[in-house]
Amino acid sequence: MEFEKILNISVDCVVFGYDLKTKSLNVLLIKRYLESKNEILVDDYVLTGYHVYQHETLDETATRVLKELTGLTNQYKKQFKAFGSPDRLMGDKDLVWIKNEEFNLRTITIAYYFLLKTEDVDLNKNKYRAKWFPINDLPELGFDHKNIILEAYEDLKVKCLSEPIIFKLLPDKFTINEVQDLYQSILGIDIDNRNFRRKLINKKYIIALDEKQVGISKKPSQLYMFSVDIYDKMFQKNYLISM
Amino acid sequence: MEFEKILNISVDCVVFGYDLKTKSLNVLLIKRYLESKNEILVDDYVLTGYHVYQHETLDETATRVLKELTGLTNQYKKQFKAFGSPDRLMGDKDLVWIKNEEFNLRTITIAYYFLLKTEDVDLNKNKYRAKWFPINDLPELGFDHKNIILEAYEDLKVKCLSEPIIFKLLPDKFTINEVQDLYQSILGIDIDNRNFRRKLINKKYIIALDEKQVGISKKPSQLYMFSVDIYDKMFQKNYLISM
DNA sequence: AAAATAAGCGTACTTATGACGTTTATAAAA
DNA sequence: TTTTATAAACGTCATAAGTACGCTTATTTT
Repeated sequence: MEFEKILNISVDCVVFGYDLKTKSLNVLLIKRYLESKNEILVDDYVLTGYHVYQHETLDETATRVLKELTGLTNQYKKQFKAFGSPDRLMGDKDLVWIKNEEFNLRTITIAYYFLLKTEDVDLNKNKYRAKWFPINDLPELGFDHKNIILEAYEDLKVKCLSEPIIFKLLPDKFTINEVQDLYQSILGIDIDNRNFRRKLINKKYIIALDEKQVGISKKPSQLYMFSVDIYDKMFQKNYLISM
Repeated sequence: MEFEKILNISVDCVVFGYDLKTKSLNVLLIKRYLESKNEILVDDYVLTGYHVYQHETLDETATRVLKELTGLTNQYKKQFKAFGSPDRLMGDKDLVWIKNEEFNLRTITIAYYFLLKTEDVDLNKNKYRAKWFPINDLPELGFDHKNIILEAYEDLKVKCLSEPIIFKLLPDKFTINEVQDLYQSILGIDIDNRNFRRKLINKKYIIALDEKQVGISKKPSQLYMFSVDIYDKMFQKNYLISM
């Protein structure tokens, strides 16, 4: 009983990472591939996910699934929505795929998203043939996973406006412009650098380090860090009603 | 097959209503009662909920459950979290109760909350012995429903700050002070009436009617309405980063 | 030494918020 | 009819935050 799968309940994980060089918010996807008699039956991508075990909480399932794919633990995660349409696994390719899997056709999935630093993930010798894809240039996706990703993205857009989760996607030491670029990537907007810079620098939990960027042409920029401690201490709910 | 229940997946609904007179945010609960040989085995309250049917989406289940309890359709609803701890139905009374029900011990539930006008609900001759309870004075609750309610409440607190969902809880015609009282009830804070009033009246989607309150001692107050149309038209995402 | 470029500082203007004093309309009491 | 109590409604001032720009500076490459 201990490691028995619940066949109609799964967790799927949208893993977000940010590529500093291309300034692109990316999603980590795994390959779904099936061939038979030299014919390619399925060849696309899906989210990483798995059945919930009988003895697990949903959070534990999500943590396990992330670890299985990336080796990482203790990453920021959020359960954002459950998906359970009766037809969510009913695409032609999905039906072919499910034949080979121990999968109930009527499975509901609890979707999580993770925010982590791309640099922490090593995709070499990854057994799932995992790959990063820009959120704005996703490949063909199986099941209802395109929809799940887009809903995760919407949630992220909203959440990054009111909570400092953006720093989960950046290296520990970052420049102001990197933060700005990330906001711009996520929100798809342009931000005035001078105003943004002033705003960020004035936050007490954004701490200037005694370091500058190295190995950069042009003027090297000041490095900063985000202090969770200061943030948590000074944080008081502001009940600003702005509907 | 069409109306077959999925025995390990349910939807639970936190129904919020606001009592203008007592200025209390309330939750609608149903009685859970079981006796045997003149002994009361279970006597507490639970959320309304039911299994998901094989042919239904989760949203449809929630809609069905609300209709079954209140007769109402087309109410504001939000799926806010799935609950799936292995021990969530394992209280002593829960175990007694489940014996009498067609219920899987390892059931995960997709929780929704509804916002509706208390006045729309008629509890007389309600077959579930449903009753409103102030969010701050809940009765003994079965399963993990206390926790579910509190998480719904937290979500509501956050959401009402950034979206005009508060009007779902008020009559179509309301006074400024009624809106303020509702915010105060939900958030548990005091708001300066003069500032709040100014802020609300300046919103273009808050429309002063040619009516005043009637049947009131003291100065009768101006009635207003919320215009969804204007709100939707003028609404442009404001990407105000305020972490 | 000059040019190119991204980093970074400054200033004026507008809008929003917070704190609080004052006036007004009504029903009930005198 | 007048007074009184009370909630509704309006007004003002100071401060904070946001928006829109212009300008300077440090560094590498040419």
